[in-house]
Amino acid sequence: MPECPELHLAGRFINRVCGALVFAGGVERSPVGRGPEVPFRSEAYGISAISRGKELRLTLSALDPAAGPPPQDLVFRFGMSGSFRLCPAAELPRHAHLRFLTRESPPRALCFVDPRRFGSWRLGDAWQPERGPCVISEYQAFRENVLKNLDDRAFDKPICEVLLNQKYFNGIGNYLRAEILYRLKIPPFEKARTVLEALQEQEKMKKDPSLTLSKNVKLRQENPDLLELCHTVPTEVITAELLDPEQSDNYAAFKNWLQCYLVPGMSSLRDRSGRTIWFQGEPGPMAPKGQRPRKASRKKSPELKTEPEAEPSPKVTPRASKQRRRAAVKPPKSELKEEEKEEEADGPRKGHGRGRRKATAAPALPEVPLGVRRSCRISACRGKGEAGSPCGFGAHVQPLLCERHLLPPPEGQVRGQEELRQGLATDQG
DNA sequence: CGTCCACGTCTAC
DNA sequence: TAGACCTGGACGG
Repeated sequence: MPECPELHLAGRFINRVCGALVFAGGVERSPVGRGPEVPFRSEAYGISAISRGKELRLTLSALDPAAGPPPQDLVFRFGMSGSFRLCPAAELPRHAHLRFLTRESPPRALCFVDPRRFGSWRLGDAWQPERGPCVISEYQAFRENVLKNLDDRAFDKPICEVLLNQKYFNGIGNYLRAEILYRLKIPPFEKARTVLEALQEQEKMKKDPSLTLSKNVKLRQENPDLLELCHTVPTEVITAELLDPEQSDNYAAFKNWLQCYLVPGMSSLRDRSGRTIWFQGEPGPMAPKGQRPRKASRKKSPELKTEPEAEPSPKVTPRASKQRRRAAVKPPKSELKEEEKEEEADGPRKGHGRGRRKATAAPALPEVPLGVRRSCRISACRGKGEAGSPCGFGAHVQPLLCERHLLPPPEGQVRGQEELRQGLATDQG
C-alpha cells in the first residue's frame, strides 16, 4: 500500500503495536527479498519506525544499550505491494521477505510482505538523497523546494506527471495525484510550471498585510492551493484512519473516500510514462495525442460497442505496444530454479497452483484499434461479502462505491465535490 | 486457459 | 522514453 499515507500508517502501526514488544534473535530474510541480509542480532531488542514520503525507516535497538549491539537502521521502499504485518511466526504469509521475531512464546513475526518484490530495503539511516521533503511531515520544506525551483526543466512537463516526481513530490503516487488535481479541477495535462507560477501569485495575495491573521487562516483553509492539497489530501487518509494496517483486508472506508481514482464516470488517459491518470473534465493542452479520454462506466463493454469508436489514427498507446512486446518476447530464464526458490521463500501456495506459462511464441500482433482495449474493466456491483484479496485495494473499490451510489452517475454528469465531502478531519473545526 | 491491469521505481538504449 | 522487474486478481473465451 504504497503512497505516503500507507507508509506513514505502517510506521504508526509499528510504533504502536510493536513498541511494546520485545524482539529477539536475528533478522530472517527470504532468498528472493530485494534487500541485503541484516547484520543485527540481539536477545532483546525493540523496533521503532518513522516515515518520510515513500520511505520508511526502522530502528532496531537493544533494550540494554550497554550490553547489546549498536542500533541498526533500515530504510524501506514499498514498491507497488509492500506492507508490514504482525503474525504468528508459525503462520508466515507468503512473500514475507524480511521477518523480525518476538521473544514471546509462541513467537510472532513482524513481516515485510511484498508479493511483487518491487519494494526493497537498505542498511543505514539515510533517506534516498534524490527524494525531496515529505509532503506530510515536512510540508514547509516541501513547498519551498517546489516554489524555489520552478525553473527546473522538470516543470516543463504536465502537472500530472510532475506530481509523481519524487524529487519534488515525495509521497505522492497515482491515486493521490488524481485526487489532488480533482479537488481543484486542474486539467492533468496543463503544464506544471503554469499551474505553479499562478500559485506564486496567489501566494502574494494571501500575504496581504491588510488581512487579519484569522481571516488569512480562513482564506487558506477555504481556498487550499495545489501544494497545500499535496499535504492535506494524504493527511485526510491518515487522520480519518481510512487504511488500518491491522485490518489489511478492509478497504471499505478508503474506497469510499476516493472521489476520482477508479471512480465510475471519471475519465482516464495514459500519461507519457504509461500510467493511468484519472480526472474529470478537460485533459489539458499537453494531453498525449492519439488517445481519446475514456470514461469509466459501471457497465461493461456492450454499450461501448454500439458507440462507433473506430480509432482514426493508427497510433498505438505506449502501454499497448509494451505489453504486446512483452508477451511476444518471453524468454523465461531457468524457471525451475526460480520456482523452487520462491516456493521455499514464500511458503506453500494456498490455492490451486498456477503453472508457469510456457514461452508461447505469441506473435507480435500488428496494431490493434484502440477501441478493442477501450472497454471498461471495472467490475460490476457485487455487493459486500466479497472475499478479501491479500493485497491491493483496486479489486475492492467497485463494490463499495456501488453500495454508496446505487445508481451510476449518468454519463457525462459527475457528482459534485460537496456532495461527496466526508466531513473528514481536515476541517479543523 | 489467456489477457489486461495494478498504490513504483530503475537502467539501458 | 521504452522496457524490466514481479505476483495475482478480474475478466473474457
